[in-house]
Amino acid sequence: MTRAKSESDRVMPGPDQVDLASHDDDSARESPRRRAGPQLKKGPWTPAEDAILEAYVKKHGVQNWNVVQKDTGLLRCGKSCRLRWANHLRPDLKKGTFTKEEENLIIKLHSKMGNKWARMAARLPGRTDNEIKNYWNTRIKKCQRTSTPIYPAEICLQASNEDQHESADFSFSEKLANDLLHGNGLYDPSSTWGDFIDDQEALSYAPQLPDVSFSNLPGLYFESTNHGFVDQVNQAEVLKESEISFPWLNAAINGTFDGSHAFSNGNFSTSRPMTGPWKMELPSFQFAGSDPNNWSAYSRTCAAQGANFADPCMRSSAAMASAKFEHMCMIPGNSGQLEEPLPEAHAVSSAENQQLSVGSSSASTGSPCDAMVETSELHFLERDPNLYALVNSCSPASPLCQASPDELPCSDFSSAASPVFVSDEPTILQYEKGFLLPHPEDSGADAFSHWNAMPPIFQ
DNA sequence: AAGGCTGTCAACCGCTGCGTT
DNA sequence: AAACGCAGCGGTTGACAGCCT
Repeated sequence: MTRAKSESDRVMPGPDQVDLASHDDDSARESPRRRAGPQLKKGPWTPAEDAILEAYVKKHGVQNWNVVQKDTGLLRCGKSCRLRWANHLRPDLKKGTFTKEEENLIIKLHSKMGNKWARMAARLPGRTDNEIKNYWNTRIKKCQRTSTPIYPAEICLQASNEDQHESADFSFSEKLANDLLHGNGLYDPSSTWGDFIDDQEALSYAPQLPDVSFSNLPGLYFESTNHGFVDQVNQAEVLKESEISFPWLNAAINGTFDGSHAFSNGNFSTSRPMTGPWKMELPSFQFAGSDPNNWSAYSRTCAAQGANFADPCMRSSAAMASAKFEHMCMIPGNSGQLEEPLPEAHAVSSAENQQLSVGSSSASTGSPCDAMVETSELHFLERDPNLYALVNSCSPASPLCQASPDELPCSDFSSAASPVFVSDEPTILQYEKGFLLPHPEDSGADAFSHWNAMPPIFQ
């Protein structure tokens, strides 16, 4: 899209829009002397400002951006100057829309790196992290709306294959690990789990997880993924799949890992450092925006069919299970960003909670998930309001919750196909209990003992 | 024509890491 | 060791243009 009006033509902020620099976090740390300096301008840059900055940088180079601001008299903080230069005035910038090759590269890089825009930009000469970020966010929205895969199969496969040969410090397999933690469902449908297992690097992350509290790990994964297995498919088959795909998972359930990577006290203990950046980001709702039409093919019994917001956990797992891992890449909505879907999920959750007089004993909040959280050992949820909101936002249709299937907004829901939905079953409690992982502080000998209460599928 | 929606872009904000003092 | 200053990163927001109803 061409913009008829260039940025420099935009109306500059009026005097009332000129903000004090003290609002800036950098400025807030500045010395009192500098804080007393001139008011700094915000908003779009004018051509005159651009010219001043450009001339200065060409003459002096890029050194201290705060000095630039001082020396040129620009009413812009150094941070703003740096951004303007890096994103607009740099001579090596490539303008215009991304080429198809660049788009493919971005997709591939994102499959490997996640939201590492700066690193991706380093692989795209003339492109800025901001451009790539904007492109990706737009793509996310588009894919969500059109129910198209964020990661086209061939690109995923390509990335996966290249991963064996590259020395990228944040490989596709690591991204995969990351996304497992996030509950993402973005994996290559053509490259099945078998492919990943065949890949010497694929899934190698499993025992190589950093010393992140293990209590955070499978919980997130199970929450987002494994619930629906029980609902949708032959459990033995699923178990078989999970054994194949997640040797570490089974080892975890058994309390041991093969090789030198034992876990104890609720933590993975790694024998070699995690390569590349690893951040325990919040899990994403990967499926919130997906098209029900896509899922209906796989999950006729999905309790969430017909709901505006279907439990992403359930939908993801249902599809994964039903498609037998053959469709794990085709998940629109994988933005790696929690923020976008979360409010929606939360809002819908609230709305549905009001609709449902679930047989939950959650007297305080009415949310079945609340009861779970309140009575759980899931301390990390309590500590993390976002994660709490995430779990709490689970639709009552989620097996996480204790809603009766009869009360679910699904006409063709089959309770028989989903034993965990039987709210009165003691197994629900066990399920939750087994589901909830011990807090690191509860890392006694029996810290994982209630894993034995896992559903049969995990035993 | 008007209003809503979506896409695009630029800029800001908050935070982190690292080097220096 | 702690405080400080800076660069950089990723997330978010707001403005604007174009399209659609």
